[in-house]
Amino acid sequence: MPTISRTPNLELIRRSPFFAAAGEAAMARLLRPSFTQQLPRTTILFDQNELPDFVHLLLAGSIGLKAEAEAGGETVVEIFGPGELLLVPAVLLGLPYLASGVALTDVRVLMIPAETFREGVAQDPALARATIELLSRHWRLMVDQVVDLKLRPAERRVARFLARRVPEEAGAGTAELPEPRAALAARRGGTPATLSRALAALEQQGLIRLSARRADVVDRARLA
Amino acid sequence: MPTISRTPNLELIRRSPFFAAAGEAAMARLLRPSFTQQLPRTTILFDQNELPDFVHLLLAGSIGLKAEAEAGGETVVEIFGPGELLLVPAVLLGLPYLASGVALTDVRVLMIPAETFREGVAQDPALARATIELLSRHWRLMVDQVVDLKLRPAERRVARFLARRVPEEAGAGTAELPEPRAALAARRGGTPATLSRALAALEQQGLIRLSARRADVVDRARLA
DNA sequence: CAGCGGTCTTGATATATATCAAGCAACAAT
DNA sequence: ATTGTTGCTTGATATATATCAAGACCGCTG
Repeated sequence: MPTISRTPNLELIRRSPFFAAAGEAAMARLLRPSFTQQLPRTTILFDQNELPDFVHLLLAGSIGLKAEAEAGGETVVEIFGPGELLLVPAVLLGLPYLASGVALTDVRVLMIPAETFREGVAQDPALARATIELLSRHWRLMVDQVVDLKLRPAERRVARFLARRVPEEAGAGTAELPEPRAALAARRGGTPATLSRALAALEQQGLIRLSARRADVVDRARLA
Repeated sequence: MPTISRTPNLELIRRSPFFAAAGEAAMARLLRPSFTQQLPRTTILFDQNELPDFVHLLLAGSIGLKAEAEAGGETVVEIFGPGELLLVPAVLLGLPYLASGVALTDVRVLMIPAETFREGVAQDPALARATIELLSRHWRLMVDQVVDLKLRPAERRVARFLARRVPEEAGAGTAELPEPRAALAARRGGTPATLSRALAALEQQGLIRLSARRADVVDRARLA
């Protein structure tokens, strides 16, 4: 069922933030033992509490980090889009994953063996530098989320999310929303019901126009 | 008023997670242009939205990352204790701080010039490796916090916090609480009122014994 | 195209925690 | 030791959002 290919999508990989920073030689080093997979939505790429075998470079689609707590609840800690590498901290610290990686859409991923990645980072300064940049960026995204959760009401959180999802730097644009509403809501610290209400409120205010899997944004700056 | 000393506390520094990982030579490299400061509680070490001049190694006391949102609220994103290095992501990415660093108690910090740190990390593999470990660890702490905020009720959050604050691995122990209650509460995503209530509830259940600046924990495992 | 199953939306109600206010406790200054 | 200030605690009330339930919508399959 999953499609396995040894012909990686070179341009996509080259343009990912990680490999753009690491450079061609470092990229070639990691690609040699790696392979690409096409996986359907809901696939679990890695399990919370398990030890990592691979680092995954997301080439297309969305992956959610789903975490469970001991009392049985489940949430989405982060949603990664194309070009993102995950989950570097668990691989490099040799610790279990803190969350499962779940495909929120059909996804294409490059699977880099964990040991290859660890050796590469330890031996190649370009890979070390790219890893430091990636980890720094990801930490700052988490900080931003914590501030969001603690200080902003649900509607403001949703508005900011849409602003960031619009590819255009300014003015009107379109935020594609291919992920399940439940995942989008959980990432924002809420429920699907609250997400629906927030989206409806923003539409009522004339800031967006909603359809099933997208939101047309009238002016990005007014949502930020 | 602040005490500046060029005689660093070598053993404290050596035993910090970062320098324990980086080793003696790397440590010597960073220490050469650095200096130590003793600062009173409420001192602002660095400002949200400013660019970094230093990396701070906390030698004693607590520092809170305080963030403000545009609508005027303020919260505490993280509290760092002795041995922690901050704020590496802003320094290495050359970006403004996402939060201010505020002394929650009197603190002693080692100030490492940002440029020295950047050069060190770029040129010394031991420093790069230590940085990667630190960033990975800090990211996982943020993930843990997001899960806490999203899945656990306030009392559970406080209980887990106390369990982690107890230095003893198991059994009875004491959690010192020198920081202002408002900061402790904000880090946990709540208000001082809710923190008080949670602490009182845990005491009522016989899990802790409270005094002004400490909580005696009966059995750490029952709080975790 | 029709039917089915899963997801999403919406109205009503419940709830965990914030807010408000006042008193108490701790700390600093004299 | 006393006084004043700041921080903390506690009771009452308010509120943002969760929960529950039912209908609408969307996507997939035959």
